[in-house]
Amino acid sequence: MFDTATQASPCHSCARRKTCLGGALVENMNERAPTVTRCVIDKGNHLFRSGDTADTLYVVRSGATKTYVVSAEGEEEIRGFQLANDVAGLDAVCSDAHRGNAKAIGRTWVCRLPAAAVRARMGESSSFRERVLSSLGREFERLHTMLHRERCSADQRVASFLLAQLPVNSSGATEAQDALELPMSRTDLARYLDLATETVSRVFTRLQTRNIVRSQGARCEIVDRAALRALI
Amino acid sequence: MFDTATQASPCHSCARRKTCLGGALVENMNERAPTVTRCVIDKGNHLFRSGDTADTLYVVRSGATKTYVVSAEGEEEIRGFQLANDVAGLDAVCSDAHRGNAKAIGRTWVCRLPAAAVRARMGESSSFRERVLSSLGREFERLHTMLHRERCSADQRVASFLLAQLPVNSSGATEAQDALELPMSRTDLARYLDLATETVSRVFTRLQTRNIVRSQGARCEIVDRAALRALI
DNA sequence: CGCGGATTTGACATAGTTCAATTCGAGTGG
DNA sequence: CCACTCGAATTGAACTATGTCAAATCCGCG
Repeated sequence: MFDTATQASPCHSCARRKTCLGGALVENMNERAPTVTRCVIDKGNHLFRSGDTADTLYVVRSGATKTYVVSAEGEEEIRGFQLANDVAGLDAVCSDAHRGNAKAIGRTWVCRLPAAAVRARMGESSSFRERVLSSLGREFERLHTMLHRERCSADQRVASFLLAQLPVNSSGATEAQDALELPMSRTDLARYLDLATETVSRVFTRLQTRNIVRSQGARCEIVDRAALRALI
Repeated sequence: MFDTATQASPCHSCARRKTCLGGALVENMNERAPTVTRCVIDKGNHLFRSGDTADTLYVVRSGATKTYVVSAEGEEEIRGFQLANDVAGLDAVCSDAHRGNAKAIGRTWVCRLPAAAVRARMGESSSFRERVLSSLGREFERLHTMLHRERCSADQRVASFLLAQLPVNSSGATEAQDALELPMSRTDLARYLDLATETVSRVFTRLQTRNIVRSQGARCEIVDRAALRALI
């Protein structure tokens, strides 16, 4: 009783359709819904490369991706990580070609949304238009946060990053201990924060010594959230 | 024969209506065109402040503005300069409240566009929608450029900034000498590039010594564009 | 002409990089 | 189950670009 020929998109029967951009895209469009497809990207494979026609948006279902550009010196400058429910290549809504590369950090399931359908739907549904604009707004906010972060000390950059990984909690006062699974390598984290890997490493040991975090490989436990906030 | 009661907006009779966002907004909307107003902002006065309801976009006609946030230490972190034809507060399209402050650097003429009208028009006219999306795309591009710039040396940051100020010339090969009028103070430039004022000053003298630029106060002449590009 | 802020120059301090060496840890094969 | 391997992560030591502080100079404006 699901996904017949009359329902091209897996979004209609997806558990996340209420919160996902794909769900918003196909809402009230049963018959003429655009074709959303799911696929798996193996570790290290690209979703898109710089210069590719920006015809597709990728919503991460599970796993993680990174977007990056390659600098003149051949170094990867990481511009963002996309975890579950994040969108890779959101700039496809705003331009014809992708301005960077997107690569799977581990084995990653994504949903592919046609950018043209997203743009067209913005003209039809004001609620969908607001939805996309607010996603763009959050992306602006993220870039501004990055800009601010790169004007801080190494400790502050890592602290700010860790806090940004924490699930949002507006009341904030809880200070509960919290475990994080960081999907990216220290090297990638360093390339994201614009620090040397060695520096990131030193910051983590420093934070561990001061009993602010307990870090072991990908697993990172925030012991003292308040102290982390106080660093910034 | 201009600006009667039936033409609320000065855009209809504006010489720049073909290229300005305001012109695009009122196009084919003679009777029910949204109310665009012009006004002058004196040096140092704010267009909007962080937290203000994002109900207005400002197109700069003449003069210049800066957008900035105030850091925890009370320092101005400058996020962008808006010169003629640039938009200050473009994020008003994407969110309810402004995420930063905007202030006139000198006496500045601006046109105020109602953000609600811009959002609404995006639903009515696909060409206007594409126009706004491409403006948002250029803003993304600018932020990515800033992000890259802040990962460079002081010399490279200044070089990259100066090249970005140069009028775009896709053929690029001309290497013609070019004069720039920088509307912002060295201090503001330093706050934009995330450098100490002293460092910016030293970079300018260094570039002058190497006969790459001739700088005198606000006036800055690019003598050797190729050398500037080679720095990056 | 003289004032006050902006800019430039100089001397020194330091956070973070770089290079080099060591340790860790996830796979792999015996 | 343990030894082995290779890349990733950590630690250490020395270097450097840029910041900071202080002083001198410039410049626009009354």
